[in-house]
Amino acid sequence: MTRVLVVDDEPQIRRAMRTSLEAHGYEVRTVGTGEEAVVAAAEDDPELVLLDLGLPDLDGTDVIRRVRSFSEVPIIVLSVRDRQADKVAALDAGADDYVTKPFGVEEVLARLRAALRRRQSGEPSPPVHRFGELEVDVGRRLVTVSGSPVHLTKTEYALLEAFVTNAGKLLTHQWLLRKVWGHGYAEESHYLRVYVRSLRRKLGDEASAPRLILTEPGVGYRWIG
Amino acid sequence: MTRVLVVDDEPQIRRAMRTSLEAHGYEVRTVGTGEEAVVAAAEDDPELVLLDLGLPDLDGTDVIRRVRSFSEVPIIVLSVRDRQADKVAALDAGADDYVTKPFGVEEVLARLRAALRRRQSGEPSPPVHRFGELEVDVGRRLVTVSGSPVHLTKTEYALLEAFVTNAGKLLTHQWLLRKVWGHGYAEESHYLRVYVRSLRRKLGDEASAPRLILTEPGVGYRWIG
DNA sequence: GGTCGGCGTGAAGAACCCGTAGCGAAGCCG
DNA sequence: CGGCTTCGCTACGGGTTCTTCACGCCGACC
Repeated sequence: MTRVLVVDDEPQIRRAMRTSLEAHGYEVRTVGTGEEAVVAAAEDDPELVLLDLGLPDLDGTDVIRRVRSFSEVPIIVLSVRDRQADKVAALDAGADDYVTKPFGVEEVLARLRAALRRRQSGEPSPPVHRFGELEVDVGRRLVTVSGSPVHLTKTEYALLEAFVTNAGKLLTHQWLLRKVWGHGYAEESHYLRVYVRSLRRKLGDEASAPRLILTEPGVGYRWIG
Repeated sequence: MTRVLVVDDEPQIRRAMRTSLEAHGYEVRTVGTGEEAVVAAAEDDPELVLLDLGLPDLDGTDVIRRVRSFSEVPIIVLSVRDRQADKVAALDAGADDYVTKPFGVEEVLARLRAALRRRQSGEPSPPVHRFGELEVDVGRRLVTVSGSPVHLTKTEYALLEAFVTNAGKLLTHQWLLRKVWGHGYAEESHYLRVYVRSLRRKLGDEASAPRLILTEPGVGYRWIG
């Protein structure tokens, strides 16, 4: 469950926020002062902060800065102030968004979803293919065998990537040639022989007893992880 | 240099945007239709998109969805529509922020900074990178070898920073050239040769037995800490 | 058993790319 | 204005990769 910290000095608004957010499946903690907000952000480690700027004890930008000193949690600022200078100050202090009152609940929920979506999409796990001692990191374009990097040329790597991203499938000569060399090379299947050979050598595979690249005579090749 | 894609159907606004953004050091590309926007986002790979919703050809949320199908680039929506339903639709389609016209330039710039900051803080890389005797302090723009500072020119430093903040990854010629020289230099890979040479000399690396910058022939370079 | 096509293998020339030195131009300082 | 630094750009030698060829092997088919 997603934890949201709501900071507002008016109990009435805190209650309204809590009701709306909980109705949409969020777990809510509310506090009424800036000091409490900093403490709650630290010990609760919420996944999002909704911060009202009209706090009695601390200036809003100070709250943002102090939270930012230890956390990257998304902060959405709610405020009655519509002056441009206020928005710039809050955003540059580290806020992620600035919504001016009066606002609709739906808008705040949408901005909240946008902020949370950004956060989690920040780290899409890079596809690393693993086959025994062989690792192919497509994101870094890095290939290792038993932990030590293997140097592949441009063409060798393109061919390997075509294989590992289509593991198990039968890849015809035509298809591979087009994928690696481009259109107009569909007939040059001897290129494949040369580069499959090169890959097998560098990756420690042998044609007579293949563990990685299987020859399908007359048709193509198949990657058997 | 940070590349921003501005999408607006009114030439006057496009010009104004370009002027403001370029004055703040951004590299700007402008387009006038939704179709162009999707194409430009794909081939230009900008670091941020400013999208006006009143486009003649496509619905704004469609533009957002189509860009989102291949890219996570931050999208800030500008619109005359202040209705809550419009904001919710745009944000849920994948927009990162929604600003209602009329808006101030300073506010847009602040929201732009906030979006870019979020972007890069996704990977909390330590401010000081260490590789044996080499230290690169990205925050202070300071480089030392064995404790003594090394003087790097602007271009040399930009290149080094691109390397150390992407250690391990294979960086293509195109990517490096765009990052350091800006876009429009994607073909000038001889610049890279010259500046990689310069870096290697100042950092005590040699091309024949590289400990820092590895050449990947025909593709690019790789920082191997 | 012989022939033939497809595949694996090694090697060599061609094409391409990189490292390196250096020159003129532009910008920056006093 | 004059020296210095930095940048853009070119040229050339050397190294790597790509392409191409030749040969041996194996299975299929006649």
